[in-house]
Amino acid sequence: MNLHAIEKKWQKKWSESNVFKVKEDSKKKKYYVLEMFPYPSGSGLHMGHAFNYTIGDIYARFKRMNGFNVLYPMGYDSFGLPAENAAIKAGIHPKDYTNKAIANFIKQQKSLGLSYDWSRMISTCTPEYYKWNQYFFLKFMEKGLVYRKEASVNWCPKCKTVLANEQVHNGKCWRHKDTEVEQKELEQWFIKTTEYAEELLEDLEKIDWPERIKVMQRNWIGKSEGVILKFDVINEKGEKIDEISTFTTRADTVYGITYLVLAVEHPKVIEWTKGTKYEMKVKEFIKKVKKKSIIERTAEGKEKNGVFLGKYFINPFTGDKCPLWVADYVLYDYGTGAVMAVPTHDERDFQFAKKYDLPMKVVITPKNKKLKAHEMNHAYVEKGILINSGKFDGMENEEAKEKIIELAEKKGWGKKTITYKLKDWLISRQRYWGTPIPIIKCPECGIVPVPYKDLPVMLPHNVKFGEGNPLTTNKKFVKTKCPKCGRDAERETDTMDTFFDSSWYYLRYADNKNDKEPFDKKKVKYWLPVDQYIGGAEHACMHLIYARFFTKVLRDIGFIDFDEPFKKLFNQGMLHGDDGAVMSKSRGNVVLPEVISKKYGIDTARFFLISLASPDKDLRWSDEGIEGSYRFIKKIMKYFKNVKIGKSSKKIESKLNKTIKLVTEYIQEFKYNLASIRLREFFDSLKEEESKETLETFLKLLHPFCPHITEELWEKIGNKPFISLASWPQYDESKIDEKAEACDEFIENVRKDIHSVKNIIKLKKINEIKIIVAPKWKYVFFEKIKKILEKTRNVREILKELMKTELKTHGKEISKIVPNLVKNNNKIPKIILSQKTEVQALKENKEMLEKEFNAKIIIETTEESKELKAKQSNPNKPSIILK
RNA sequence: GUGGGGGUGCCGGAGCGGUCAAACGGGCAGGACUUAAGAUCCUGUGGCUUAGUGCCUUCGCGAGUUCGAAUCUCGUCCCCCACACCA
Repeated sequence: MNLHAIEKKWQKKWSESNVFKVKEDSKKKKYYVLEMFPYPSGSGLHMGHAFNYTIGDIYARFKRMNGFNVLYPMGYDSFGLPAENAAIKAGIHPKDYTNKAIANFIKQQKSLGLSYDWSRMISTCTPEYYKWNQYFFLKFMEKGLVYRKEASVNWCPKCKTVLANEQVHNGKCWRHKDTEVEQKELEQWFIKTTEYAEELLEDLEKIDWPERIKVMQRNWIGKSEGVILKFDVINEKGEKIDEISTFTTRADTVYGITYLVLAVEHPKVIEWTKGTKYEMKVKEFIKKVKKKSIIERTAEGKEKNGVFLGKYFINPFTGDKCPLWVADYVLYDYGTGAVMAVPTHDERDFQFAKKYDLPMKVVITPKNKKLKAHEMNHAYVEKGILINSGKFDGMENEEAKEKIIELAEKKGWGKKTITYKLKDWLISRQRYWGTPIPIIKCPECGIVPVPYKDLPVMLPHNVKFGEGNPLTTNKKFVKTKCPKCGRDAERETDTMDTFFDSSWYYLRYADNKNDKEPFDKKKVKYWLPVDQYIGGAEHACMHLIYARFFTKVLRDIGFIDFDEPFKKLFNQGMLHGDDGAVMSKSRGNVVLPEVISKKYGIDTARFFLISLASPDKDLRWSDEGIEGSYRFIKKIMKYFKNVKIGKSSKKIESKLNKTIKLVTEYIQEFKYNLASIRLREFFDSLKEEESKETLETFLKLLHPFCPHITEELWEKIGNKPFISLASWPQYDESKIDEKAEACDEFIENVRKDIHSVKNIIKLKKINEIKIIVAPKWKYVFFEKIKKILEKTRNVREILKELMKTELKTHGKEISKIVPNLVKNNNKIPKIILSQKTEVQALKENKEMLEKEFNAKIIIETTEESKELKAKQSNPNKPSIILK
């Protein structure tokens, strides 16, 4: 039977027998393995996807065999722009496009042999799912976490919709790397993710995630502790006309403030200049700045521009009067949108001050040097001692910072504050293929939430694609009655960001068919949280933040009782094509699993993918490389065809137990590549006759990687299906016999030596092989060393110990060997066999060697070193003479 | 610029203080089998040597710690990835 047929056979059997279907079982420990669910793209999946899912499948199978009740589901993130765009292009309705794509995905995934519980499948574009998006939206609203606000928002001209901050990468749309995001003033729906900023940050400590993802999230949340300072704004005559606040983390530099800058978006900029001679210039400046793209405006190191506002403020610490400016380097949506400037101790302020010739005042200086403002080329940002700072002079700046904040708070000039870079989540989208936001706009009552009983708000099928938001083109959808007053009203036509869908899907798997509630709390309590999550790093600051946020909110409104959705996270590497670039349809370097499966079998492909490299690293597909795995699989098939079931040797038992130990550890730690090597090694040592147990264990160890052929062979050696449900082998430490393995290694060395001797003297045919095992005393010597080695591996100590022993009789030899030992200390073997053991091992393997070399073997032992032609210094090797 | 990860033989990639001239795979070379090819199996694959011992040079480059470094420390160069005027 060919490999392809075997795959089909077992995939069918698994499916028919519902092997991977699970339900809650309080007697069994659960384990939840989850891969980030895919967006079902029309182009189907390639080997890169196969690699992802294989990583999870191996883990799920491993845990299942280890007795866990394993939840391993699959679903589809099926709302989203690509479907809508593809639909527009090809003239198909997004729904049809998506459903077709999903059907194709399922077919492909099944043929990879993935052990999903398909009965739990979900698709986010179905009303059965998105109903609960709407439900949660309303719950969030009740909790006060949803609001509508006009704001400057990110707009992608290609997507024709607004985007959340997380979806803007380097000023460009996350879907269109070539499209600059524009800023538009629009009224939009937001979710208060910022309310959970602190917890999102703190709880990173609780979870077992790759450090780099945690770092990325920490940076994204961007906590900084500082103080908000309030300044009196005065006009040219010195009369107080207003106040302005700034945020700073460097309260220690307040005596060095020489001016203050506002962001161009700051409303005070217009307010203060209105009707003054500065108005024109300021307006012109704002216009010019707003024209620029985000990148142009915010890239670090860009030249800074600004305009004087004609107003001043008083620095309460010094009483100084300083000018107010507007500048393009100040971010409106961070802190207060205004910055106190200390040119001598902030590089940006320094550059700005130099350019516009603003005053500078040094307030911190290194201990051994006096800084002078006019001599500086850069701002001084290191630690130092305060000067020119009134009563704080001479204080270390870190200490001064605390004291100054105290003073500011006491005097009412400022307040200790924490700010975050994290912004609220903008969730409304002006596109069709998403969850309708369940809101009705009534001219009388205003914004009215759709009552729970009216959910779901169905996404209408008939809309016109093209200009603007397609939902507005369906009058039947838009026109409705106000649930409060019953008058004519209109529906919200914005849909939700699809990241809303993916923020809770992992909960729905626990109870995917529930139509009364989003999920049964008891079921979720049993299965959740996810024990092992698997996915790429690209979601570090998007999905992985939203999902964590969602979890915390659901906990607070009483749906769940845990804090973090994903206890452990594994980031797999990216699969690259033969050309070295990331495998993708657009690159044209994709390898299709079905093609490989036909030629080599999918087990071969799976084994190849995981043996290439550690799965957390990027790897490169190679058409040649897979041949090696193919050979291995074929060898296994052939071996099982011919193997005699009988008894296994002690040596094999030892190896087997060691292999169990190692492979188990390797899989546990996602070191699949090392597991594959160990399996190969072990397989190579199998003999023509082995015990059933040995063979079974080997198949079990191989099963997570190659599920199909192992099922087949499992059956072939007389077992009932399914190996998928068999229990993982346990190793017996006492059966691991290092000595037996050392013997094996010894024989292997002898074999290699015979080969090299044969090569060197270029003997084609050998009649006789004489193996002379070294003199006895050396073994005595090594026995001693061995004893010492048990105590220490430190060479110096070994030597010390050796001096104490009574090896005087062999003083000469020792004097030769010991320096050698010291020089090549790496040559100290871990296990030293005795002469007797070696001879015994040789005798046992005599027949095998004779057969291989087709020669007679003579084994000799000797007490005399002379006979060995003197030079030999490594007594751990026998001498070999060929005839 | 900041943070994270890397640089290993012809190639992919293990190893992360001693059994390291470096796992495992690929490639290449030689041999066995075969009429031949393929498949399969065996051997070799840094250099010099050579009755197997041994010696030299190698894990980006330079220095150091150690009896001993691919592995630890410092410096340096290069590559990748993320963040990017966050006050």
